[in-house]
Amino acid sequence: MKRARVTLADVAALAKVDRAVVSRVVNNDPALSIRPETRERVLAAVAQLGYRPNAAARSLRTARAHMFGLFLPDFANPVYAEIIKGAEAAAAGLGCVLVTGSSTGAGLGGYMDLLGQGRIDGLLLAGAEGESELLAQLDRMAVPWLMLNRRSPAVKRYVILDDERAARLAVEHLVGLGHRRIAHLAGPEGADTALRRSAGWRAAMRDAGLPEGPIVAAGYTPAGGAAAMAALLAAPEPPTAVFVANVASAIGAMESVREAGLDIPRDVSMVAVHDLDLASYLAPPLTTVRMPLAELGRRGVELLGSLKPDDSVAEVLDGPIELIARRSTAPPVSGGPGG
Amino acid sequence: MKRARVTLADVAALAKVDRAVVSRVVNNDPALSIRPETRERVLAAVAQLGYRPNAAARSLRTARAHMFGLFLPDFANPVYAEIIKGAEAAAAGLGCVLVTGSSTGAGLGGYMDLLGQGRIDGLLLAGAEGESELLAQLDRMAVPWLMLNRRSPAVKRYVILDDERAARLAVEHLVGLGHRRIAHLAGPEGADTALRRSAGWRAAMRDAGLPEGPIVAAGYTPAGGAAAMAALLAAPEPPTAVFVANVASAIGAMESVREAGLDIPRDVSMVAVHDLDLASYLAPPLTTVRMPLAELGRRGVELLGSLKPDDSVAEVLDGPIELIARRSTAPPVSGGPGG
DNA sequence: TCCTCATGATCAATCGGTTGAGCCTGCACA
DNA sequence: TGTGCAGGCTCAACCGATTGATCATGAGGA
Repeated sequence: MKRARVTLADVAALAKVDRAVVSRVVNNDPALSIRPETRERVLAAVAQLGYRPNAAARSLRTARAHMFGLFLPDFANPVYAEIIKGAEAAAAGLGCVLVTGSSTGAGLGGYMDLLGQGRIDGLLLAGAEGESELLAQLDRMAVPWLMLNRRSPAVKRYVILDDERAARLAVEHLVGLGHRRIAHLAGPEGADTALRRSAGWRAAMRDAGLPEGPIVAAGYTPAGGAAAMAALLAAPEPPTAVFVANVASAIGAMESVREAGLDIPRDVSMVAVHDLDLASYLAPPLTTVRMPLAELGRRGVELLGSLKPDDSVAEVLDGPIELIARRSTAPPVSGGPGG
Repeated sequence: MKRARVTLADVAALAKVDRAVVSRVVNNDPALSIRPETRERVLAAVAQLGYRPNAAARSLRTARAHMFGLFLPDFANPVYAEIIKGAEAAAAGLGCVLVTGSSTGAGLGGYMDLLGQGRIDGLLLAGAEGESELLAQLDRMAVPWLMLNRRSPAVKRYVILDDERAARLAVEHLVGLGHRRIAHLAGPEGADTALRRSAGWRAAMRDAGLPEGPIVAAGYTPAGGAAAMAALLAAPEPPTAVFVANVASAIGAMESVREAGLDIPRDVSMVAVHDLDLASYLAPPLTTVRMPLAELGRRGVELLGSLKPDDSVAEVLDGPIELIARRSTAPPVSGGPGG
């Protein structure tokens, strides 16, 4: 399928017009009017030759790459898949492509250098870690960027989900079922999302007039969840329900419950944040809080495309957050677990 | 962090040399020698101004984008996360960036058009579906491409994993444990990987002198796996072991086993292809076959970078394939399930 | 008949690097 | 003293599209 490179000049020659005309037709340039029959001739030539503009030349001239980037720490995490979906759709709506890359591994630093100047119109960063090095890199690039679902004193542009509201929803569900001893398996200490979810749990407990139950840092990993849950179950008066900061640690926590010879939800109810497909395949299917992740990606791209160079943004995404009740939550059996 | 655009000319002016010299220093051009002290001066100027070459200009002139693309159908599938990892590393080794995008959704077609000419040096396609439309698009692009782990009559360049060997390994493990009635939950009918895995199962059964057990198409989804497994268990003489084409359908299959009141591995042993993290968190942890997925991504980029325009490639990746034994497989209880 | 003006098309500079060709300079050799 | 040659730089064309400035044409008005 060898196909010679077709340029503007080829199209212009075939249509017997100047290259400028072709360019204006192709871009629907409103500044200059083109006679309809000329336009037809040009479009016919474009179609006949299969002309497609050279992106590099266009970018060079216009200083716009028509490309946004989204960097994330871990492609294996399905949370990001949702975000990517929304961001891609939004980019396509702006006539741009979204490219994703991982912000870890061989070093985001070198990777960003490769991106060079003029290759990307804006960068979305999701769940970034290794902040100082990362931010230094970003400053060296003349590229606008934005953090997704992460605040930080050093960051002036971010969009976050309402993790606090999500946490309240989870806790209110448990309270509604009759639970009073509701523990919390928190995310990594210091992680922004983790802090917000913990704050929501605390607020909801207070609002319900319940004593703040035990809170244990579990990280965002199965191993962390397993250890934290084991610790909770070993306490003299274990909780009848747990609000877990994410699904990964909930998986570990479920394992600990099983290993203790207890049953979910009979002995312990469990809710976690983010309604991943995975949640419905666990045993038992896990009750979760669904967050507007795709919306987060969409909004991120939208902002990147419209912000002025020095604008700052601090937005809490106002999307639907809902509790997806599955079989991991049920009213407490009086007497609690261990009985 | 406003920072004026720095160009070659700025660096040249500061270092008091021609732009050509700067270019040659920056690119380590071997064709022309530069005096060491001149080189020093240039590098100092580059550092002082924070110069970084404009990617668009360079691409325009050299007709190389230093960028490879990897398109995949589903970011939520952890199989691809591994492939991405390998591909990114290989690209970095070639001084290129890897960008990924999804091949489904709003339409790969429009998306590829956006990529335009000259933005990508080569494309890797993983698990592509919607073949005819896709291939038509690709033909319209003057971009070399390669399929990962998928053969097709219409495709002249691909690298595949040795799925057949993986399947044999799985079956041999079950045979080694003493199983004789080994069923197979196959992938989607017509899918290339599914066919190869089924072929491997068949060959291994034959080699072991066993009658070919029942085979049911289960797709690559939990729902498909659940349905297929339920069907198998309803048979008069159910299998004591199942080789499942992938982890997703194994998850569904496990659920069906549970719902039938049976136990894994006591009543049914189960092995699936691809050693995802997830596998070790299932209940019970799932025995899997680990395939060199990162290697596949790595090799794909490597080939893209080195192939001549009309070369074709049909390569079976020769990487390590190993069985990861977990708790979902055990010797059969004599008498089989249902007893 | 001449001038004005809108319309529709062309000209040519420009974006920022890359690279083959050509130009100095000084040294070696006859 | 003249020639040859190589090392080290500079010149300038070029990649392909965009876009402000300019030009040609014909219609409408005085």
